[in-house]
Amino acid sequence: MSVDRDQVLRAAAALLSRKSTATMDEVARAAGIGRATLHRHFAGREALVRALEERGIQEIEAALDAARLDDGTAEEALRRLIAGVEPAAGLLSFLVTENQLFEGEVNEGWSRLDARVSALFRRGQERGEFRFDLTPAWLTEALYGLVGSCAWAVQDGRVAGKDFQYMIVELLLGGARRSVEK
Amino acid sequence: MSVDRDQVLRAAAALLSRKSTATMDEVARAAGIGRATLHRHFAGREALVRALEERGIQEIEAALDAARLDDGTAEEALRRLIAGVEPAAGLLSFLVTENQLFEGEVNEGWSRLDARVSALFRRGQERGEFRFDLTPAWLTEALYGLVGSCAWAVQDGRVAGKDFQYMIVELLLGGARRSVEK
Amino acid sequence: MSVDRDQVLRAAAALLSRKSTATMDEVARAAGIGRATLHRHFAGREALVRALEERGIQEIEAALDAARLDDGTAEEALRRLIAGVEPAAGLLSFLVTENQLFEGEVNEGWSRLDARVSALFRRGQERGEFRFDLTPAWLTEALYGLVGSCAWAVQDGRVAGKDFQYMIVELLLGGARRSVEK
Amino acid sequence: MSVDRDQVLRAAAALLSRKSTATMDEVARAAGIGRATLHRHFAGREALVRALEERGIQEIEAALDAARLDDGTAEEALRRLIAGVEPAAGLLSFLVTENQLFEGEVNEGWSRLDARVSALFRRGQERGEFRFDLTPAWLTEALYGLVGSCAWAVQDGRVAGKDFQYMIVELLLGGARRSVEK
DNA sequence: TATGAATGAGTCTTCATTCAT
DNA sequence: AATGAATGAAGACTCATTCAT
Repeated sequence: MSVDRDQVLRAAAALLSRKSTATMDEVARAAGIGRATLHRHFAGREALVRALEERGIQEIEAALDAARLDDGTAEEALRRLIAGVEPAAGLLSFLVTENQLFEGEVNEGWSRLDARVSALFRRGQERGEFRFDLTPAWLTEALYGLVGSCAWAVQDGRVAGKDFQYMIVELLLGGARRSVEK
Repeated sequence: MSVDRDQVLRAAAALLSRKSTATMDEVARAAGIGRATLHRHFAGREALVRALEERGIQEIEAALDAARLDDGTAEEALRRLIAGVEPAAGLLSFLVTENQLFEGEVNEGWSRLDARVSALFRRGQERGEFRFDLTPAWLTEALYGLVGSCAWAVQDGRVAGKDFQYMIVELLLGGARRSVEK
Repeated sequence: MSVDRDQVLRAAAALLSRKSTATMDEVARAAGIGRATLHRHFAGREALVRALEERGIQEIEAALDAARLDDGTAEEALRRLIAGVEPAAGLLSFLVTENQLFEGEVNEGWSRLDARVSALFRRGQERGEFRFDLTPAWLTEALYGLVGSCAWAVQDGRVAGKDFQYMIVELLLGGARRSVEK
Repeated sequence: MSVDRDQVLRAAAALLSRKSTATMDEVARAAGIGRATLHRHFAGREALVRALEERGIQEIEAALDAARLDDGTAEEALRRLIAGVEPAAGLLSFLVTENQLFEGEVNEGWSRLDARVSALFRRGQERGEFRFDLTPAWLTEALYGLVGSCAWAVQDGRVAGKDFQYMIVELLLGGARRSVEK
């Protein structure tokens, strides 16, 4: 019976998002296959992580596509983006941490993502929606940080999961400072 | 020549903040001492991390004290807080990630920190400075996420270090959405 | 090629009986397998010793069964017992020494063995074969001591191996004092 | 304040008799001195054990002297011997086990002891007190085995300490087989 | 002389990876 | 193609021993 590579990746993503130190054995067991089979599909641990990265990036890119970042106001686009990214929050958090460890060069996919998200913020600036002093690059990093950190907080039950999107969107859009018009 | 425990902790913090997977050997070498000596000072890897945690918490608490969170507006206090926390940003990031791994109970020091930071946001709400829909607990987590993520981004040279404080403060205070009065 | 757990135990028993301080590496090499494989079969050094204990106890119990301790005179039974126990003398010696080190609770198998050997001595007393002033418990300990000590002496070539059984049996049965009727 | 070498040896003997795996640190602490001081007095662990051996042998030789092995019947001499050896039983047991580990040549003192004890048994044979088929060398080994094993059994509370001498003497002299004249 | 501090050598143990079926 | 078994490389940890005061 042929093992579904995608199914394995899903299981690995689910496990590693929760426990980033899980061993290859644990991943294999979680995927319902043997250790050696896992290695047949992914040349090694790093290869597995790279595959997860690839997959994660694709997933996020799909979310970017679905969010139609160029449509309507930047605010609306940002709301759609965060809503679409939420399901991948745990994986994203894992990958960002993991990337921090890799000494080698970084998957170029990230640059592509960064560019698109940055472009959204830039569009917002150009439209007069967003401030100019907070650079798009900064905001992009901030978005990653917020998504990752909050994913963990939700996982550990320190904050309610249902507020995940709302919180991040509102913080990014409106900040903690009460704006005058509200 | 007697090894200064604090000096070892400083070296360990510096190294682990940069490379969280550093070996005990590497930590020892970074501290300029032998492997065994490191073990004489800290019973094991976990003990070392716990000590770093203790130290990190104390450092941050000192920053909280120095920031006089109860003085003046909440905004001013938040600015002072973030300025004071900056030097510990890398360590904080490491510890948060590490904490994610610990299955056992969490150092109660974190609760104390959380409580004080949350109190600041709450004070801001009560003073009418901050919105009510973003809960203090959420904002505290967000603060951690922003500090940690941006520390990494600065470390990797993706964003300029000099903007660290400004960025976080402004995002938290004003958000990306341009407020009307600006 | 699948490693036979029992074969590993045999090799370990042979080695440790001779050199109780043998390394896990040495045990592995003696068994013709790699370090890690040894750990796959036995969770750790203590686990290995425990397994040897289990095996040793079983072996000795089998010897007790084969000796039919309840048949014939106690003397005959004791002769059969010692003959049957001889092959395990080295292992027994190792285990007794090792047990001396364990702080934790002792394998209950030993109590079972003690009980059966003691019962033999008691039966001898009841039959009028053995003196009453030497308690069965003492005699059991003495038996262990004699078997272990003599196993070492034989191993080191201080005494001739062929006399092993004879010596112990005669000492236990007749003692050093010449009895009148001889 | 000058450290009393003999006092250190006494403490080491007491500790190691009880826990043969005690570390040099533990020995030092038990002797009330620092680690380094212990090394100043004994070049290394082996040297310490050798010194204990020396001391133990001397102690036992003194017991042999005090027992006046050549006086009276061999039986009387044996009784005196065992009574005199009892205090050193634990140490003797430790040393015998330790000797089993040493690969190098054995302290010649043991040969001297063996010779004297063997001589006693031989004298008993020549006097017609002891059987001829149990060789003096065997009996000497047996004596060690009994003393050591029973010392442990007493230490662990498996047998009553007060019967120690009586048991060994009676077993060696009379054996478990009821002699006719009793 | 006595000592706490420092350390290298050695052991156990884990884990990613390869091999034989 | 899939797998359990086997394994070497690598890391944590201990302990006898040396060093500086």
